[in-house]
Amino acid sequence: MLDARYSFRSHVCGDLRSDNTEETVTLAGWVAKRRDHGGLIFVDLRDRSGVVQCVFDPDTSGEAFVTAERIRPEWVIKIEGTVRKRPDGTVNPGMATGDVEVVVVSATVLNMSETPPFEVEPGIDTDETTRMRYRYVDMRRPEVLAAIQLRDRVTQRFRKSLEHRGFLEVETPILTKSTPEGARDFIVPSRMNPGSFYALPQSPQLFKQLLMIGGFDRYYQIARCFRDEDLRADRQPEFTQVDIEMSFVEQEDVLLMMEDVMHEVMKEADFDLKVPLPRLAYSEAMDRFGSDRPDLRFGMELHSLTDVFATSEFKVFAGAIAAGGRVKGICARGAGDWSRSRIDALNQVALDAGAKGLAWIAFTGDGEVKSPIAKFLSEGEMAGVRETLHVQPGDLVLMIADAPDVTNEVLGVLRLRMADELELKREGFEALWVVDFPMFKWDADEERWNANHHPFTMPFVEHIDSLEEKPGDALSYSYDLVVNGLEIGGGTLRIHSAELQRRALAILGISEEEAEEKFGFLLEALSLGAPPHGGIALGLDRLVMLLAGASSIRDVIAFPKTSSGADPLTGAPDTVSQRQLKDVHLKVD
RNA sequence: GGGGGUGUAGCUCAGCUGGUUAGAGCGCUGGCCUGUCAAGCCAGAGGUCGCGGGUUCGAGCCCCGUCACUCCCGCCA
Repeated sequence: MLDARYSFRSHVCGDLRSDNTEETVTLAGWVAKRRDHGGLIFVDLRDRSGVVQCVFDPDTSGEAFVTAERIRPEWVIKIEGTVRKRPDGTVNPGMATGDVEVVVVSATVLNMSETPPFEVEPGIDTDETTRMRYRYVDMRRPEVLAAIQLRDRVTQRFRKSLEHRGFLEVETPILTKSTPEGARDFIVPSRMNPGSFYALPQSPQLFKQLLMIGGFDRYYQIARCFRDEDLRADRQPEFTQVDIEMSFVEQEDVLLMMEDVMHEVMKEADFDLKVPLPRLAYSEAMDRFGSDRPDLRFGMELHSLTDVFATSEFKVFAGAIAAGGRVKGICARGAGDWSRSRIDALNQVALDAGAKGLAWIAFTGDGEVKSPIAKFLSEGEMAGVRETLHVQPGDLVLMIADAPDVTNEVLGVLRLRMADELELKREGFEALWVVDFPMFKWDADEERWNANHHPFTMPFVEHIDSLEEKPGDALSYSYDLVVNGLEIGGGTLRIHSAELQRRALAILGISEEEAEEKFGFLLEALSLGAPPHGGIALGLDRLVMLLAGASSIRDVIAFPKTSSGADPLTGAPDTVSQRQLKDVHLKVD
């Protein structure tokens, strides 16, 4: 809480209540509003704590009144006056300080202000670029202040919760080494080492392993991370992770610790997170929800219809099944009477998501069945669909027949789309763990295996022997924390054996030389007494965005960047002088 | 890299089928006003219609290009 200590104020604006009646106060802040009645002037004075009405009456102080006639919105002023209860009939119940007002005895202009580029008040709809360019004005508005304050509370709660559990906060380097794979690095030229570059960390990844090897046992950091990739509503080139790592743990230890901490953190948003959270294997998440970050605020799960259509005469389904594919469907309750054009729009969604087409059956509220494919389906098949998907009149069945992963992913997209259209998402937060991710995934374009989480993930013990033989079958100790369909965090148990780490890198197609060059320091460290360890990293911006109900992480970052990575306030990025380039041995076209 | 949307006064927007001097609300400036809190009333100022080119007798509106913002796909181990 803001208070008046260590300042020339006696109180802060938002704290004044009827208890303060008769007190002489000194306040300072910004002029939020000025209502000039000619012979009486009201000024709403604002600081971080809130707003209080100040009354300038020439009968009290002619000098102050003259000052009040000059002042304008966003001027910075100091006032001295007396708190009094507002006269009968003038109380403002919409204001925290609405029972009282300050009768001003003297007023000082601390600084004038140009007319602000937009009005400083709640609910404005000003273009974001303008708000960013004048972010220091924008942040005087209550929504921005509230978001940043929530972020502060969440951050502090993480610190407290983790400190109470024995975690040490340790800072890791910002100027570090580029590593292959992952996102594009931001790079920084080295003046003292011509032609060499630092990279900004994509996450503290390797350092947290080194801290475990160093015996710190439990580490955390509110860590800034940098990734030079295209932006999104939930992605900025620099963002913040709550990075956590623990020694001598199994996966379950990390999950339980995180659940306890998250329970405490979510309280800052007045939410009682029920723990333990549900756990869903990656394969089950894909099978039931068509997503590795399922939104559990609504049902509409995917169901297999492969058995129903196993002997179908309908060539599209039969062909897909014969080719090793699956037929699956979802049942959208209450969309059975949708217009043809509205359903056709869904077909386009399916095509965009990678399907060859969308099969649908509309069961109207009147008991009719409408479907372009009905004539190809037997009575038994139709009955199978009704039974499997628990169809009722008024439902719309959407079906996809394709390779198993395509079928799941497309239906996953349709499921989300229908939930939005039908407004099915429940209020509140629905969190879960998605666990047991495959160790590797096949990159068809580059014809090689990629790490699913990262190259340091520990495979299941029972899959270690067959790692090279069947990389695609190996599962790993990895887990994502998913809230409302957003990936809030993810982590893994780490490989702590140099030998196993070499094998994992080899499967990823990283040569021994490259492994030595890029990760030699890690391999060396792993050979010098590395304890079993694992951890997790949470996306702080995304979490706060979620808790704040914001639609972009820009809303919870004090000075965000535009979608081209620019900062309209400072003008970054910008050119530098020839001298600066020369110093770092760079030439620019 | 690709697709969609937006760009007109300080802010938010309207501007019809291409037609005379581009409008509104808020804000701003000045005046009046002693109980307002979205104060009220009166008057006023304020425009490179993102930018460049083209079509046309005539372009805010049509065409081409370009820039910025924004959403999505790719990308983000």
